[in-house]
Amino acid sequence: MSTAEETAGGELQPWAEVTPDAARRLLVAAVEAFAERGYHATTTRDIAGRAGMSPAALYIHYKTKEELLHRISRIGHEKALDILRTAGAREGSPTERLADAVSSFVRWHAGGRTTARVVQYELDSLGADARAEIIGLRRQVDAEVRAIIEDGVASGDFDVPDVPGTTLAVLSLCIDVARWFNVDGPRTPEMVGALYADLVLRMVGSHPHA
Amino acid sequence: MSTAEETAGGELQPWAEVTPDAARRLLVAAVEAFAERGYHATTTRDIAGRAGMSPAALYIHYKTKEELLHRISRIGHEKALDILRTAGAREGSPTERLADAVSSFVRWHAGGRTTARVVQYELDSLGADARAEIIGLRRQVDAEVRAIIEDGVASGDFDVPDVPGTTLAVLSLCIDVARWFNVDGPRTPEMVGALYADLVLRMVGSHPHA
DNA sequence: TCCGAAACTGAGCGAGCGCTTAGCGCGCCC
DNA sequence: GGGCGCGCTAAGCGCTCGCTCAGTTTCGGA
Repeated sequence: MSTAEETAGGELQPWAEVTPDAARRLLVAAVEAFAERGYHATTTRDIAGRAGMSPAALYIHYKTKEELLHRISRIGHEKALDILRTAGAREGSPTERLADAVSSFVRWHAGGRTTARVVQYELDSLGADARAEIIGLRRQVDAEVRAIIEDGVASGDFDVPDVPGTTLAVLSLCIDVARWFNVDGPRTPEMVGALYADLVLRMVGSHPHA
Repeated sequence: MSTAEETAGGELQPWAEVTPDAARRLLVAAVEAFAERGYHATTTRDIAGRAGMSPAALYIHYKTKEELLHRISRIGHEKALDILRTAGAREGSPTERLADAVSSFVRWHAGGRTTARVVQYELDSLGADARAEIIGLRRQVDAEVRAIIEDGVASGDFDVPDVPGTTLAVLSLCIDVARWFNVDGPRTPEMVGALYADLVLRMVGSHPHA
């Protein structure tokens, strides 16, 4: 866990690694703007304005607007991958590990909906090279979840006819939380995480023999 | 079912209701462009060019670029709602009706991925009035799925602790197909529909007493 | 045969875009 | 305390955007 600061919106700030301060403020402003309006509908003037700077200041810290998106996307994917790796590597049965992975992955998508939206839905706005790099990270995300499901099938805890398809569905379900989750809605990230962990265990036919 | 024509991309054409011919060609071109690049990154020159017309021709048939998106979104949502209503109203057990609803809804999202992408992911690009109208249609979509699940719970066929949450998750799972489905990938829309129907029946704990 | 409405084009307007450049102010080190 | 460089701003360049409009083509009906 990083040192948890909060924005006015109440979201966690995993951007402590971005320095100097002005570069981080610009990046946080860009995350908010991209999440609200989308990458293409966001102007560099808007980003700079949110960060309390002039439009030209952006180009001291970032070569282009796309570089901002690339940085956000890479850091976000690394964080998501880190969450899944932590859950996948812990002690416990496949059932416990899968429930942990899903609930923490969902909590990240719901609680950090602003970031998650940009990370999950603006992939196509990246150029070819940057997109290829991010797709590599996504493959690692997929592999992490598939490994847990395969463990469960091997141990007999899970009943899954189509492992790749079910892996895809589980990830898809979690990722789409970023699209519909509403901070002002009736559900907390923790509630959604618990609900989704239960639903996913049903999907894999979990019946732990303990 | 509409009279099924196909584009070069192999997708069904549910746009027969759009007349005259030039207006339909522009709308189909807009669907393709919006799906590829997103609404904000698509130019009116690109849409007109794909339809084989000059940029000015667009404004004879549509007042603004946004009106194009609005028309696409409304027609698409009505089609999606129609699919779910048909499945929900048919004869059969809740299990059969839910499986039918999910598999046909998923087939629509996978087979008509181009349209579904625009319909599901460009809602925020609409103005306030148009968005409110579309949100109304989405509520009807949600109600349709929830009704089937509630039937299953009432009859004892399903075991669902959180009906609204599970409804949300089922719809979310289906909708996200439009994001990841790849026409050149290993799965046909029919395969995904069958896989997802099975996964959803597991999610609701289906155990039909027949 | 001619007319008028409808469909469409070529040219271009005002606005806003991403990004650049010249120069200013201020903290830091000698 | 003086100079230097980093971080920043004001101004604006070249371009493309959504959209408009005057004019051309097309074609059914009188």
